[in-house]
Amino acid sequence: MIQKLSKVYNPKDVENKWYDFWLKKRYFRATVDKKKSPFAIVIPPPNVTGSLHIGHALNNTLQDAIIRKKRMEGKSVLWLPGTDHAGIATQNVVEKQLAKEGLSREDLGREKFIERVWEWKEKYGNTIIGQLKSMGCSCDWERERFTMDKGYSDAVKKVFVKLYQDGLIYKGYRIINWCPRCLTALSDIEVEHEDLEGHFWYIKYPFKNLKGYLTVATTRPETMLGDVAVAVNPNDPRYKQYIGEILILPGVGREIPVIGDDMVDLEFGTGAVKVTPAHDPNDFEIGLRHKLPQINIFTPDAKINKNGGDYLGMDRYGCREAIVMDLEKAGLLEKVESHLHAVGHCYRCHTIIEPYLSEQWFVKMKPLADPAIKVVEEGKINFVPARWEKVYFDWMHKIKDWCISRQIWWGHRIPAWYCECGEVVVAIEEPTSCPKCGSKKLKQDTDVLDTWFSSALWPFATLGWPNETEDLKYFYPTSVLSTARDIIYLWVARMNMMGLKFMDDAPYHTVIIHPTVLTIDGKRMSKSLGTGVDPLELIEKYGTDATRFGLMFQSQGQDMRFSEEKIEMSRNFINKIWNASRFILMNLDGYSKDVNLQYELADKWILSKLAKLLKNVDEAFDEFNVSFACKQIYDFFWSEFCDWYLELCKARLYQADEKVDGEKIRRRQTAQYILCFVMDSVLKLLHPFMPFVTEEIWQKLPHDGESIMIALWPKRDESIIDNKLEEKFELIKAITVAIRSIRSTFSLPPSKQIEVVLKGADETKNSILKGDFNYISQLANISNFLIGKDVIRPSLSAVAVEQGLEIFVPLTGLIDIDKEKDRLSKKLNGIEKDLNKIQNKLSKSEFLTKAPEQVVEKEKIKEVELIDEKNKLKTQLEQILR
RNA sequence: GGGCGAUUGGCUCAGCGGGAGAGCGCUGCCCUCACACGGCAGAGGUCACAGGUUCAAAUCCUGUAUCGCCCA
Repeated sequence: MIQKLSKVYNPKDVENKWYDFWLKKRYFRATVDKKKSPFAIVIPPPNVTGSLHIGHALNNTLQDAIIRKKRMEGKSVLWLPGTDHAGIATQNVVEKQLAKEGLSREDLGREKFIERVWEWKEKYGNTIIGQLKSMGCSCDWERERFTMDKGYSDAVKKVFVKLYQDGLIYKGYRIINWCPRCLTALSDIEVEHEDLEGHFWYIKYPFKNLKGYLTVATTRPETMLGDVAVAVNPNDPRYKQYIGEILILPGVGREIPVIGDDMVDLEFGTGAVKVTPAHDPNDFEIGLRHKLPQINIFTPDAKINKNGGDYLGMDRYGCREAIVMDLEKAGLLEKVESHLHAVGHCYRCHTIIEPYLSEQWFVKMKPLADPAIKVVEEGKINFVPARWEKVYFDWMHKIKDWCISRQIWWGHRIPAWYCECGEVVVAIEEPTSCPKCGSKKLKQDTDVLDTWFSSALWPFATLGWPNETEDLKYFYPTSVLSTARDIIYLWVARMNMMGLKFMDDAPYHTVIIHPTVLTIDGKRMSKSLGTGVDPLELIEKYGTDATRFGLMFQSQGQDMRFSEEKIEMSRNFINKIWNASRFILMNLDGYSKDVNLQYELADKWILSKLAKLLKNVDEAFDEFNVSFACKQIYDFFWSEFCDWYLELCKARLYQADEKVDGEKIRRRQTAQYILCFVMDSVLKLLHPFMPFVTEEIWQKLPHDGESIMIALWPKRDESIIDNKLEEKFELIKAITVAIRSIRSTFSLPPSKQIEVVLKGADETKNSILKGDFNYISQLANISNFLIGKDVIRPSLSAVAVEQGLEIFVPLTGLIDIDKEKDRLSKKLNGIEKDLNKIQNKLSKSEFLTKAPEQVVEKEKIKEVELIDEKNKLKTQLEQILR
């Protein structure tokens, strides 16, 4: 039975061993089992280009904890993993690789390039999956999916065609967000706004037929090359008489009209705005209303095109400088002001976005958004924390159509074919001939779909949709989704819409928004700034379990400032668990689970505490408050189980070695049993957080079953909770601490045995203490004690007052009057402060009449106790001073 | 400009209507036969500020300040 454990837990010795064991046993594999209720999570698919960062680590250990707990509760659990093809990001990575060989994707051509991306994916695309495994994630790897899988691609096509047929996808000529570096359109939410210090240039536009000029203010003077009008508010007394006049566009010479439009803000700038329909979304709208031409002045990479006259070929910022200089020379620059404004950047490469006029595919959002709003309103989908609902609603209520076409090669190619006759065919299968003219000359759209279009289908496409698979029928809707707040719009909202549209049901009932991990000084973690923390380094340094537990322990609020100290704390905690187990294993001689148990106070106390813990941990999990679950297990294990119960067991475990004695053996065996029982329970509670060390220890301790991973979650039984009994034990603890405090004050070495005299008027307390004084003796190393109502204070003794009892420790020759005076005065001060507060309360008649009876009663009892303690302390102090 | 969140001991954070808590750090003692990644005993806070509600406010409401995030 005795197994030797090393003095310090070494994670490296065990982690791989158990992960391989679990894989071999196929414990992670989900099964469709109609007798059980399903519980499913689809992993937020990380980019194939990605490597594990601390946000992934937190999110995935969180999911693993939930999944492992549900699995132990006997649910049929599926955690479905996979990766996202991440169109732009992946294409960027492979293009960079090609650039090193001096090649561009155009050099290779579309087909060859895509082959290269697949090669890259096969070679490097599994990095993050491997890292998830090393985090201990219990995903069903046999069901791993990729958004470019054959089956998944079919689902994407099917969705596109269906939405097109339903009139929810259309092609339109619009201003979109264009990344001049990625050379593709982006959706509105893929643009990140950043406040930048810019300028307001006030430019004079001379009238053609009148004297003078109109001054317009702009932040982007270079776009004036595309100006086709100047707009003023028709209600603006300053300008309304100019409506219909013609201006000469400086530098270009084009004649442009002054128009009146309600959209113009009188307060903003000069109240007259230049209108550039091809380069500003508002101007585009104005242009449509007034039937103005659209003059595009940029090439796709944001250089001036032939419409820019003399400025041809300049890049947009070079052109800005040149134009400003020219205006100044011409005396047409009135003034320049500095101006802070939000500038859109590409979320993939951080290049400044260009509003660009082009033909793109769009999804009509309102009809899809409405039902997705409703399910959250009705509580069919709940956000945790709930306030994220509001963020969701805000966006959903003012939703705009979604630009889904991307001018890149890596992704799901849009299933639309164009015939030479002008016919557009949208179909799942490539058409062989044009249904209208019969021509065989059909060309497929060259664009691919936004990656988020395909990931919106993740909860059902991964389960086999459009086929009615067993998985789909059993596991959809899934249960929980856990993700970061910055993809509520990008992903969560769209999954809700697509789930409702194609499955007629919300994809999950709970959306957990985990905190964003920040640096210790509250900054965003960023690879480029070097402020990131690499979870793999943490694992290397502290072990996987400590990293997981530390992350989850501190995962509270909407931001969490990551501190390595918490990981260190977790490692220490794990070491504590390890050593407590080691202690138990060293003392299991004669262990039997069929022992005739005889519980004593400490046993009942720890079982009551454990029962409370089980209840609290279950409740914390129900609210997905894993941090609170961690905290409670930590406190129970360290401050109650180890500090008190385990210490008290020592005497019971050691004494039976002395001689054979039935009573003693029974006490020892009961202790062994409870130690193992509590340890077993705690290991199970901890397993979702720290899977490896719990498995390692559990396998060594007496146990039922082949793995803790599939062991049954401890059943909670609140009938075991006994508050009265806990109070008794608290009395023992309080007296113990008071005696230890005296020991500490007078520097009595732990090895020195002392005598204690207890004087208490309460016979109930006295008898509790008499009954279990051996506990106190053990913990405070006491040789003799005397207890009673009328005992006499030994001369030259230190004193403490606790719970109405006077504690005397004889200290012949050792007593230091000053120290003793200080200690007692301090205690007396505290008591007097508390007493004042309470008496203040009790003196108010409103309190006595309006506060609940129990509250008043409690205060009254407390008052009596405090007065008693105060008097005793006072008397003792006077005696010392005498 | 609109919205959300944070503000509690030196640091990081719990607590969210009835006696201010944890981890780390700090002080003193202890290598006591599970653990120094440890044990025991301590020090340390007018819970950002100003009003209000309440018998009672760190906790609820209003406002202010500072910091952070999101949307326009």
